[in-house]
Amino acid sequence: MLSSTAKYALRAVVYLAEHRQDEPLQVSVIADALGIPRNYLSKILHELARANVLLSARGKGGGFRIAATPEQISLLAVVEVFDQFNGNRRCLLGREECSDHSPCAAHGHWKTLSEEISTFFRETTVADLMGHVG
Amino acid sequence: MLSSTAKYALRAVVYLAEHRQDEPLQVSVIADALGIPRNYLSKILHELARANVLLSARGKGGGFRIAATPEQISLLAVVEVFDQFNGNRRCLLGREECSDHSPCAAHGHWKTLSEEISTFFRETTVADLMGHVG
DNA sequence: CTTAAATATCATATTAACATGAAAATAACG
DNA sequence: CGTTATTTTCATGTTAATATGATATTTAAG
Repeated sequence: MLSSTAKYALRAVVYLAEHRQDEPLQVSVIADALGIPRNYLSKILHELARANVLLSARGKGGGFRIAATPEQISLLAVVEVFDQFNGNRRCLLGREECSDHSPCAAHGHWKTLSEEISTFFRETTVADLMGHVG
Repeated sequence: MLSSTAKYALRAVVYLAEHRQDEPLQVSVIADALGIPRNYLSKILHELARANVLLSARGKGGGFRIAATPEQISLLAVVEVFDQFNGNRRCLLGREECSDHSPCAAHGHWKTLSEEISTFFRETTVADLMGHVG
């Protein structure tokens, strides 16, 4: 369902959300706590900062913080930085012909389901994952 | 959602289902019709035959046929040959702790959704995709 | 100004998915 | 038996995701 990069990102964001927000957390701390390769996580967190999901501070005393409250950060906001969640859900097989105006028997059911998946990621927030991901 | 290998497999099985079953169809024919790399499709069809989704016949006049009626072949039967549809849907993040007995706030909703996805692949058949995949 | 602690960046390695090409095995049929 | 059409198998190539390692840049603080 999610790439391992997106899972790393989600787990790191939840981990950040579970800590006091008045001081930033360092990549090494998060990487050690979650068992994620340090430099790889570094790049991931940097991308999340560029996407305004996190705030980064360089230099001594620096690190990462979440850029909003856990309730305000949807899973989609985190995941879409890494995984394409675009319209390729139109058809299960990714084909143009199997569109809404010429649906196969499975099309309607699949469309409903894929919309539910989208809704889940759009409406579930980081706060909903807190407490059980560390 | 599906690997491109699994999509190739599904499209090929649907294509086979749409043709007369009394004579086998050759890899080249299917590959040309669907724009799938020939030798790659060859390997895919071979694996489907080993999984008893297709029947294969070597030599002159050989090729592939579906091993049951389109109504009897679930999408799961085709897809599970290539993509792992196992219990990693338990938790969105693939973690053990986030299990049923100690759920996070998102767990119940995610579980429902992932069960719906499983049901879709288990109960939708090749017959439901016919007519719009060629 | 210097040092230490941190992120940012770049180059490279590893792995798995996807793909290609060629040779071997099989089967039908004259 | 020999030819031809086919799957099967094996060896290799390509690409993207994942990961590692080294260096540059930034900042706080003494």
